Amino acid sequence: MTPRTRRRAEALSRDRIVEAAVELLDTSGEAGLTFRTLTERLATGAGAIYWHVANKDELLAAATDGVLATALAADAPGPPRDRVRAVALGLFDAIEGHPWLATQLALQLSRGTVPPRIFETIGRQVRALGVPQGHWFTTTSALVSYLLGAAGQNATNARSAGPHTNRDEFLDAVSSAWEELDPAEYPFTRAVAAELRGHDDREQFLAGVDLVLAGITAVHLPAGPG
Amino acid sequence: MTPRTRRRAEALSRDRIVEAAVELLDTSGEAGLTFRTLTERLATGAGAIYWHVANKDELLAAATDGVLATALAADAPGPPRDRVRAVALGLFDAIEGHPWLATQLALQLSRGTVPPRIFETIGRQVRALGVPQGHWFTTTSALVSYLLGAAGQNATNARSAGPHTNRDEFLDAVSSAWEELDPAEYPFTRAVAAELRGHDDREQFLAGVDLVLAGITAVHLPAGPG
DNA sequence: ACCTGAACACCGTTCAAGT
DNA sequence: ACCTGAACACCGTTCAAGT
Repeated sequence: MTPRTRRRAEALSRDRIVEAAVELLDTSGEAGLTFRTLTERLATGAGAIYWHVANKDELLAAATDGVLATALAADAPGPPRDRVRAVALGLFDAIEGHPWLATQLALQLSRGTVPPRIFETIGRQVRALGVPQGHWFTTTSALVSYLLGAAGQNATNARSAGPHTNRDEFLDAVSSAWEELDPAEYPFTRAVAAELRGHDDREQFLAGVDLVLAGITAVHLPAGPG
Repeated sequence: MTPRTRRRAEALSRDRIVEAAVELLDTSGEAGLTFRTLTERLATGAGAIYWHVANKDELLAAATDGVLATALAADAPGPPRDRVRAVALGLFDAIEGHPWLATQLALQLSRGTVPPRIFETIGRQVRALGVPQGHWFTTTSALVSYLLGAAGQNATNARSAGPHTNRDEFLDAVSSAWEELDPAEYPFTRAVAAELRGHDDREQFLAGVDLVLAGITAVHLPAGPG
């Protein structure tokens, strides 16, 4: 009943810690999340955080999983291919809103850990497509690999983009840089530099999804569309 | 002419710094490379290293590029599909020999930077396959996204594997963990857990490459095999 | 059981000073 | 031009002490 700040009144909990971590990551980037800033934000000591969370890696994993959970929750009905595209776009948008997510997903991938939520969500659609059970694992892995790899590549987007984006300037710069590469070493990259200008990341991302889906159809569904 | 240690006799150079960084990463992992250990190894001060290299990020990028250069150098002749597979295996083996490479590639990806060597090498094969020029960029990006995503996933391998690997134990453990997941939340992952036991990462990696190649063929080469 | 906050053992990076 | 190495401003994590 004594007047206090609202912040101090809420009890410390794992959820509240993860929530605060996500806010800090969103607001000030990966460098903005330290035990110092988190401690300050939650008005506690470092030890209090370590009581609820093993270490920073676990905290980052929890933050990633939390954001992913809400991003993948919108599981619209429809044919499997459309649902795969929906997951892909969910991922794309989540990274746009939380640029640090790309790095985190990449780091988890490079440790051999695919976020289970993504694997499960995609896997169900692979099954629904009619891929034979013996190829479920391989097929799902391939699709997830593409999704996470491509999602990572689109992270720059999210970082360089303000509300209405100066994305075009960025693409111009990359394009120009590519055009100045050594013709002897990078002929292909130079040839493709012009294509880069004004392309739509979202479209390209989906085009890649469709490419992998077409491959799955060709290799595992010879009878026709599932 | 005065007797000295061999190490001290060589002049410090960017190349020698990068070489030492790669050695440290190989020997003691990502945590093993610090400016302290590097300084000790090269018998200099920190400032000397900063004279040749802007910062740690640049050093890691240079180490990545160096290892990649030798890994992609074995550019065997043959039909484009085989050469794509060769690049894929080159990447796979490089990560096996340098586990830190997976993390580094993933980090670069999540910053929107595809290592130019990989993009160029794959792009040439995409062109050779007969993909129409308007789709070169998108197609190459998709293939590279898969390669780097999947390569990342296979990093655990390299880390947990001794000379003859206790890989099977590791797969057993993951498989068992998956089988204990909540059936309501992870039915697919549970169903696929058994498939995991005893599977071959290398084979799976290549199967994914073939999946994407099949997709490229289906979408962009309707006339037949390039 | 949960929280405090000072202390510890590190980091990457800088910079005045040397040669 | 290149190198030295102490100093700076940070980290993540621990832990004795409190409630």
